[in-house]
Amino acid sequence: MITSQTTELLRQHGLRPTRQRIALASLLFDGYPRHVTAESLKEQVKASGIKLSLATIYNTLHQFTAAGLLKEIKGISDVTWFDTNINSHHHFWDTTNNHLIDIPASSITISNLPKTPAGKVINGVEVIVRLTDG
Amino acid sequence: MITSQTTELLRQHGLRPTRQRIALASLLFDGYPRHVTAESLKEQVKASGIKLSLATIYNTLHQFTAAGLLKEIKGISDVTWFDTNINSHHHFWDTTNNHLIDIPASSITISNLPKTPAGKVINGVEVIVRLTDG
DNA sequence: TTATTTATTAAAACCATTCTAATCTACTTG
DNA sequence: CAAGTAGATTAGAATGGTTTTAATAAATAA
Repeated sequence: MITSQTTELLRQHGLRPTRQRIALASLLFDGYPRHVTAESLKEQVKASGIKLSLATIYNTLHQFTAAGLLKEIKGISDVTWFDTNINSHHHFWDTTNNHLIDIPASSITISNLPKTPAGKVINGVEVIVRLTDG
Repeated sequence: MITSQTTELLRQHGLRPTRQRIALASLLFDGYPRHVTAESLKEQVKASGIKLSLATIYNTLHQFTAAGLLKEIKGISDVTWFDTNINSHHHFWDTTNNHLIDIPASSITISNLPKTPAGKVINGVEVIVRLTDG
């Protein structure tokens, strides 16, 4: 993704287009689905010769999530993942390689749930299918 | 649960019936389903006048899990939960009160999953239904 | 440009959990 | 029962992912 498009994307989401955000958005939003952690993204950033702090990576991942550009996934391998696929969907978790694979929301049916407690409302459903070798 | 029964339960699972394990098992395995964290269990222990270290609570929760007496649940509120319901099932997570409610496994149907990658096998499915007020 | 707001950063703090290594307890064997 | 030993408990230190701090820098507004 070229810089001018990335700049525009950031502005559309109310984020100042700083050098760091442009670099991260360029890596993340290239049209392919990506699952990253703060650490994995730090590696990619380093590999592409850009220098920016881990704190900025955390800040930016959270800002992108708040802006609706990323989805946060917890409960996988003790670290927080961020997913460029912001549609409702689920995940295979390959526990051997610590790698995620998307599962479309349509693959999972919730049939006869117990009634939700009074005054409560369903806010989201997260399904993780663990995979091991064998 | 009386001490002699708890002692027997521990022995049956290959665990030495120490004072600490008997105390924790008595609290946990009274026939009612329980969802605890290390901290919440520490509070219960304290409230019942027993004194034992947090390290022992962690050790014991993991030993009970390895012995098949508890199930470990991750991905809920940044801490690890332990569930006395060891059958396959899922959870409502009330994010306001940080409280769990069981959902029977039969309430959720997995219909047309993408094919699992070659050489991999499904090891477990974890579903968390987030609840908020409103 | 100058002022103002917002972002970045290195380093320290945080916090759930695990580790260490010293002490203690349950069980085994004589 | 006594003594030995394998296993358990503990306080406190360490770990590791993440957040905070507070000082500097960059983006925008006037």
